[in-house]
Amino acid sequence: MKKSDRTRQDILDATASSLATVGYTATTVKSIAETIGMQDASIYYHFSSKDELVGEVLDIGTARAVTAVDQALAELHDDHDPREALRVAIIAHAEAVLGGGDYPRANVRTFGQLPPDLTHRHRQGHRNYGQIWTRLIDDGVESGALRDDLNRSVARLIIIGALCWAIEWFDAGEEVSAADVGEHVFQMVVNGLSVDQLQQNAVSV
Amino acid sequence: MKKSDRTRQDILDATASSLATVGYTATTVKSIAETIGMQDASIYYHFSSKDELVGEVLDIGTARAVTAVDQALAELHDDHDPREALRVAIIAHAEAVLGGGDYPRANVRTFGQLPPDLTHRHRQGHRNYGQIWTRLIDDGVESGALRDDLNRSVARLIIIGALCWAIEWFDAGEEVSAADVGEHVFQMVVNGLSVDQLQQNAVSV
DNA sequence: GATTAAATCTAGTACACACTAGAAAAGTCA
DNA sequence: TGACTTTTCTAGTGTGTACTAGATTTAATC
Repeated sequence: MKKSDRTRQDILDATASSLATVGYTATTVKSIAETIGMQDASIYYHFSSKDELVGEVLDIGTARAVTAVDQALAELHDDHDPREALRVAIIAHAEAVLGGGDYPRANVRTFGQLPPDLTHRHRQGHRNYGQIWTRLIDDGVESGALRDDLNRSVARLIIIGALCWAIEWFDAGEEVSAADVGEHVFQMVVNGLSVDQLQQNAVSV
Repeated sequence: MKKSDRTRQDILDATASSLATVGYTATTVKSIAETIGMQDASIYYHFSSKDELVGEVLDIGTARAVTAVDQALAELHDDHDPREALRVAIIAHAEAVLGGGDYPRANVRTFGQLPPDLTHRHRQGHRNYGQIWTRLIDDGVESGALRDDLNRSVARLIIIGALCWAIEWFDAGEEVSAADVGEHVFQMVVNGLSVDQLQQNAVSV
């Protein structure tokens, strides 16, 4: 029993790493098997198909991202500014997806490359994740901290998009850290959403 | 001669459409041929390989995006505010990539899915495109219109990223137009970069 | 140490893919 | 019409992929 669990974990780890670096198509069952020193057929003792394996990796990835953001939000004071909540969430997301492990990276990296079945399978997970951000923005708008003349859904997707796309250019070796990227997104996007800004630059969209 | 040119154009169009909707891997030579009512082998009379064909589509896509942004900037007054230039460029990009034809869409959609050869081939094109934005941001910072405490390169990539990722969720059928998305990105991101904002929310990164 | 179960391997199948060679058809122009 | 060129088709090849069946080895249990 123990042996099986360990091998299973090795397979998941190797798959996550491969998905995060080369994407879905270039992640072959054979390459996964080679990474952990097995024959490709042996993978099928642990997983019934490539997509079941990939699906499990993506499930773990979303779970970890949600946990990271939830945990960061839980550490806030009860009377926090809604903007501070957004800042904490943005930085937590950036660190999970850019600086974190292979699992959340695999999620973002393979977004848009997956076969329809897998895309559909994870739609609910993405929706749940989106709701965290919907709530953060709603809180901000309703408390008066964020401007209300913009489409909230569009605003949410722009924030998440700026963060997700960062995986395409972010280089962990450079002097800019994952948290730095998050801080930049916050500085740019959230200060643009604030009511103070709105009063100065009144524009209707 | 004329027949060949027309067929060649049909192949390019079908490829652009396929790349923009289903991505690189799902775009097969056979599916392209079927779209225009040909046998897959006939494609090779016009193009020597799938990747040469895809490469040409992507070349056209970048050229069109560059042209769209350049043209929009050219229509500005000589004494325009640097923020207005950024706004015009952002909206032009959004319209080209979201509302425009299949060619620019194909570019963004397949980003990160391409085989290394094709990625390398287009690196220069992307760099040239990035320089347009670098100049816009530099102009804004040096004229004092945009804050200078943020990493300009990171800021540029965040703006482009927010726009590019929109292709993953933007739905042309909904009530939000491509220009609306651009306007939202501008409102959120650029107002966050402005000096007025900085004076109120002084933060060092 | 023998027996059973778990885990992996060897050796394949079937299929989709990019791509090729040469025949056939379609178009061009005297 | 007939000779020629351009374009497309038929019929394949080779390769890489996910996946399967059954033998073989490794590990656990009595």
